[in-house]
Amino acid sequence: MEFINLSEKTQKSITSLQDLADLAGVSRATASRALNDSPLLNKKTKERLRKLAEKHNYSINRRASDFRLRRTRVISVVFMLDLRSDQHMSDPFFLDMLGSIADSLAEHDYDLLLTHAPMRNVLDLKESRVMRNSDGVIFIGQGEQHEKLNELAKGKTPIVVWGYPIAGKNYVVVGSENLNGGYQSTRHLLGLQHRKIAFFGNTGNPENAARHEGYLQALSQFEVEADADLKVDIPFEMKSAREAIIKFMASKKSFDAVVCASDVMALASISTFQELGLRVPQDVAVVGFDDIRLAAYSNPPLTTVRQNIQEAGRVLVESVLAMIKGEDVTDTILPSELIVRKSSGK
Amino acid sequence: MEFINLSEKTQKSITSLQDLADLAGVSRATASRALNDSPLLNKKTKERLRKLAEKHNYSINRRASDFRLRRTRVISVVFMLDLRSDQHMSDPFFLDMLGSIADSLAEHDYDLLLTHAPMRNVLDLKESRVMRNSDGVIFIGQGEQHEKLNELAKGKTPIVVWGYPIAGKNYVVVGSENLNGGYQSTRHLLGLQHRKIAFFGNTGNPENAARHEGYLQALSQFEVEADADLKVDIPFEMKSAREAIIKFMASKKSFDAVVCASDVMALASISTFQELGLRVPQDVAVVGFDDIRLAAYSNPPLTTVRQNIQEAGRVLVESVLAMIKGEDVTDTILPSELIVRKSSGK
DNA sequence: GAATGATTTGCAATCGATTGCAATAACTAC
DNA sequence: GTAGTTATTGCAATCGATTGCAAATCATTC
Repeated sequence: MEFINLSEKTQKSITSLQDLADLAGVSRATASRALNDSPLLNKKTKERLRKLAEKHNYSINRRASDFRLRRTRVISVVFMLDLRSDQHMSDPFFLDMLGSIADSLAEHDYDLLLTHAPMRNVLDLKESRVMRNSDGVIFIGQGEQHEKLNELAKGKTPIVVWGYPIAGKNYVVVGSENLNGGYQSTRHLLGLQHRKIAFFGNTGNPENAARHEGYLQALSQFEVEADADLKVDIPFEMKSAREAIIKFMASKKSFDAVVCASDVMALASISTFQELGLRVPQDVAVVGFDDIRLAAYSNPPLTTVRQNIQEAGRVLVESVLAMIKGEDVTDTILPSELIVRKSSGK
Repeated sequence: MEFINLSEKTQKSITSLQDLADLAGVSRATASRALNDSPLLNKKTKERLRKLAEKHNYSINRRASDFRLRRTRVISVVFMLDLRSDQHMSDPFFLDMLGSIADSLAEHDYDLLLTHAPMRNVLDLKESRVMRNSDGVIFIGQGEQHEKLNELAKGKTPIVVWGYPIAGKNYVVVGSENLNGGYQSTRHLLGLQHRKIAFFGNTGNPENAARHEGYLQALSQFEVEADADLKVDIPFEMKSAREAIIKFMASKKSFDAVVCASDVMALASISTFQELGLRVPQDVAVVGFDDIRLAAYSNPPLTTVRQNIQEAGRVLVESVLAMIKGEDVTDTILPSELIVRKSSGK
């Protein structure tokens, strides 16, 4: 009989706390406390159970535990895409951001639930999986839905938004120095003696609006009057962007430089300018925003404003997690930095 | 007393099946069957309970249900990044792929767990969250870890890989016509009278090896002898790619065209060539692979091989889900298409 | 009206953990 | 040795669903 018991023991794999407890001759409760490092438990017992668990390659079933504790250890990430222009998630900036968030979440042993369907109304999320099956939500961008985000943030699920801190908001914001970024890039162009500087971007979006504000401040500092015709609403999606740029060019409005709201937009602009026979930077200088990896390898290499994406992801994650713990969390504004390359230089 | 009951009724929100059952005056079991459309149940009862649930905005707690049924309704997506070259997930191709997979999974009501830490050894995943807490895994790329993937695929968790079907594999593969893609692009260059065509890419990776094979077939068809010196191992990451290209150029090996294993690599090549004073396509024609969105907007616009990413995501997802259901799943090879643009033309 | 069979519904165990409270064991001091 | 503490451990309820089996209801037929 003995050998049968033995073989059974070695064969049966440890799949639950009960198995482990049986094997160790203790109760399930004790096993649970051991693996959770409860201070109630005797150190020796703890150690013994831990070793046993390790030996049998057992670890607590995360889902059962989460279920019991009524938490999910999941954070949803929602990309707020621009609807009008059918903006696609393929903007490399988004992927870098996502990667950075994924890294930080993994460090904290949280899972990431990805949602990227463009939404006409974020309030539709209210009773959705996104809100119900995650402990917190990170929105990438505010789009033009600030009010609705504000409403959504009234719920119990913590919400952190990558974007611009609008007065009166009741969600937590993490963002770059958008205003300063717009200011720096414009100032840089002004320093190069450009005076007819256009702004490409949709200012319905608070981040872009701030960048535009920085652009205006720089102009005013150099006593250049802002020309409303040089503020052009360019969609995010490249094909539509190209069309919008061609339309703008058809207006024959004269300009010698462009501040773009994103690198992808800047690259689309450069490509379109070149197609139309303009040289960059000789005829038009261009600066972007984001410093996506490709920016350094475009032709010409793109002058742009670098956002600290690694840090952004870290702070976004730490902010939601802190909110989940019930802590008070304040907004964070990360520094942005002008990276000068050839697209704006000599 | 009555009004108290009433107010309690309206106040208490329905959060579990028990609540709903109590409210309807049936058992929890009946409520469960109603919402799961069990054929056992009377239609009227079903309808009544469904309406009640809807009215109170209640739906079954997914996590409790999954827990009971011992499933996760989560699919892990693992990006197999090239380690040597520190390839970064920011390749837009990956993001498009991820978006497409996310869409398909959402349609099937599955969650997506993202993992993108570069792994020296995928076998490390064996006992990890990735395998334990998901019903199936999608790998993007095989890297150079075919053997290990094969080993991993012996486990119970279904695995589908985006890549190239290697003989003797025991995982399911979904991929593009890599060989044909390499063939088409090389043939195109040959048709333009190029004869000294280089191949940029790391052929340790099966997909790239297939693209290279297509390149060789085209050369041989045109009776051009393949020159081993023109097969250059370029890393994925742009900065290292640039260095490798500069090193190759320093060898003074003469060439008039390049077939690249990816668009990002092609863009880095073009940028480096231009930096070194070569004109594209006049001095060197370049073709890429993937047709990322930016390819059409580079300078010059990039000739490339388009992969059907939407379809790829759909098939990857449907393949894992079918495997989870226990069905027999075969490999899928999706068509790829040469897109001719200026970087290879006149 | 009773017997038979077909429909519906309910009981209660179960998935794998956590934890308040009670019970026991181990010390301490007198 | 006993009473009073304190340190450990176990009991059993619980989280929110699902489902095999038994019980109850209904319809049908003689």
